[in-house]
Amino acid sequence: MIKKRSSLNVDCSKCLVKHLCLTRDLSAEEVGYVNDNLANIMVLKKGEHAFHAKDPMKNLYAVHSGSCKEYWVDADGNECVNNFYLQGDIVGLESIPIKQHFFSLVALQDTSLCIVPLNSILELMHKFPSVLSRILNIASYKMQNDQHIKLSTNANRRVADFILNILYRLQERQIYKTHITLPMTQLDISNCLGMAHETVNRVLKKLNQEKIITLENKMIHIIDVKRLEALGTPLRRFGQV
Amino acid sequence: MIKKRSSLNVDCSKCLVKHLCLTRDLSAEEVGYVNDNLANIMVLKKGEHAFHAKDPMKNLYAVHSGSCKEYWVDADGNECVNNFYLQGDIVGLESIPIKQHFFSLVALQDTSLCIVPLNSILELMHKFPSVLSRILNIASYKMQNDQHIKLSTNANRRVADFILNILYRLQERQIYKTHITLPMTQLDISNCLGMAHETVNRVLKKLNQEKIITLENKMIHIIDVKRLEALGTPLRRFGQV
DNA sequence: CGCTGTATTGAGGTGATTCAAACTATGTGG
DNA sequence: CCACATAGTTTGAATCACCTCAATACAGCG
Repeated sequence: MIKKRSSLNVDCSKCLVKHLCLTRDLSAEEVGYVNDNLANIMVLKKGEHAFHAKDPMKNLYAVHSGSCKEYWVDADGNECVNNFYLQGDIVGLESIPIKQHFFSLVALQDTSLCIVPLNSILELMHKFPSVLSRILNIASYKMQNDQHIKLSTNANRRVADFILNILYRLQERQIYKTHITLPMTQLDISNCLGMAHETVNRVLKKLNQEKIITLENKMIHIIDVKRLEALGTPLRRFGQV
Repeated sequence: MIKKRSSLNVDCSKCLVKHLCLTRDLSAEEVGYVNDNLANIMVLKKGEHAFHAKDPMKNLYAVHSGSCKEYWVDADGNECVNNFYLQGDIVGLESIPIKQHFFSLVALQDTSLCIVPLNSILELMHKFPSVLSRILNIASYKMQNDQHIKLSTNANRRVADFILNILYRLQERQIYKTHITLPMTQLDISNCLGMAHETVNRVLKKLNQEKIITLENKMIHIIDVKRLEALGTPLRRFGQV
C-alpha cells in the first residue's frame, strides 16, 4: 500500500538510517531538498510483494524499516535468492540500465520502503555529485559482497560468511549488538547460498555446539566473533561502506 | 610501461571495442571530447602487473587489447581469482569508494590498458549522464555475473557457466565464433570458480567426450551451445550488456 | 635440451546432498 | 483460547560429487 511519507512523519533528516542512504554525504539543506522531492512510501505486510520479476521498473526503493528478500524462480521452479535487504539498504540498482526488474521483492516482516522515482534519482545524481558517488559506493559494496560469497568454497565458510555479513551490516546500522535476529528462514538462507537447507541447519548446529554462536529460533547470539571470522573467507575489505 | 595514446594511434572513435566502453552512448563530438582527455595507455607484457592489491587507486583502466586476471592472495597463500577482463572491459569499479585497489591485476598475454584518471571519470559522469548510466550498466552486469556463479551449485554448472560467460562476452565483441581461445590456464579457472583444478579438467574432458565442446590446448570449439546452455544455470538476463 | 609450469588420470576419503521422517513453531478460524 | 493446519526446523542414513594426494604426461620457454 502506498502512503504519503509526510502522513507517516517520515523525514530524511530524522531517519534512523540516513547515514546509509543516498543522502549520506549531503548538507542539511540538500537533504531537505531531497526529502521534499520524495513523496511516497510503500507499506508492506509480511509476505507482500513490492514488485515482481519482469515488471517494468519505475523506482528505486530505500528500506526505511523492516527487511526484504530479493529472488527469482528458475526454469526448474527453484527459488533463487539473490539478496536480502535490511533497513537502510537501497533496492534496484542492478535493474536501472534496462528499466525492468530482474527479481521479485517480498517483505520478510512488516516493512516500509521509501520510493525514489527513477527520474528523480537521475536528477539528484546530476544535481548532487555526492549522490552519484554514493550510488557507485553502494554498487561497489554489493559487488564486493557477491564476490566474497562466490569464493566461499565450502558450507562452513558460506554460512559463517553469511552470518558475518548480516552482523557487519547490522553494526553499520549502529546496532552494536552480538545478538542478531535473522528475518529470513533457514530455507531462504540455503536458497541464497546455493546449498541444501539441511546443510545450513547442520552448520548452524555445529557452530552452536562449538560455542561460537547460540541459536534460539531466529535469534542468533554471536559469542566468539574472532572464531567465526577465522572460519569465514578472509575479508579483502579495507574500509567501511 | 606507460605511453602516449596518440603515439600508438589509439583513438576512441576508431577503437574496435568502443561499443563496450564508457563512451558507448555518446555522440561523435562527445567521444572526441573524451578521447582528448585521455592521454595515456599502459602497455604490459604477459605476466606483468598493472597494479597490486592495496596500492592506492588513481585510475580506472579500459582493456584496449589483450586480457588480464584480477586476483588476490588469501591468508593461507591461495590465489583467489576475482575476475578476468577481456578486450573492452573496464577494470576497477569496485575500488572506487576507498580509492585503494582490492586486487592485483596481471596481464595474461600482451595487453594494453587505456588509463582513465579517477577525477576525469567523475567529471565525465557529471558532464555526460550517459557515461554514468554506462558505468551503472557495467556494474549491474558484473553483479549479475557474480550472482550467477554464486548460484551455480555444482561443478558441471560452474564450468558450463564459465565457458558460456566467456563466449557471450566474446560475441559482444562481435567475434561471432564458436572457436574461443581461453587466455587463462585451467588452474586460473579453478581459482576463479572456487574448485579443484583437477575437477575443472575432468568437467572439460566430459564436455569433450559428450561432444558438446572440443578441446585442443587452450582452444575450445563449442559444438553444441544449446546443450551447454542446458547444463548451465538458467540466465535471468533479459537484455544485452 | 632440460626445466618448469600446466594438464591429465586414478584411487581413496570427505563432505554435501538427497530422501525420509519426526518434531516444533506460527498462524488461522472456530 | 484451543485445535488444527501449515510452514519451518531437526535428525539420521544412504548416496554421490568433489577434493586430496600422487604420479605421469605434455608444452612452452630459456
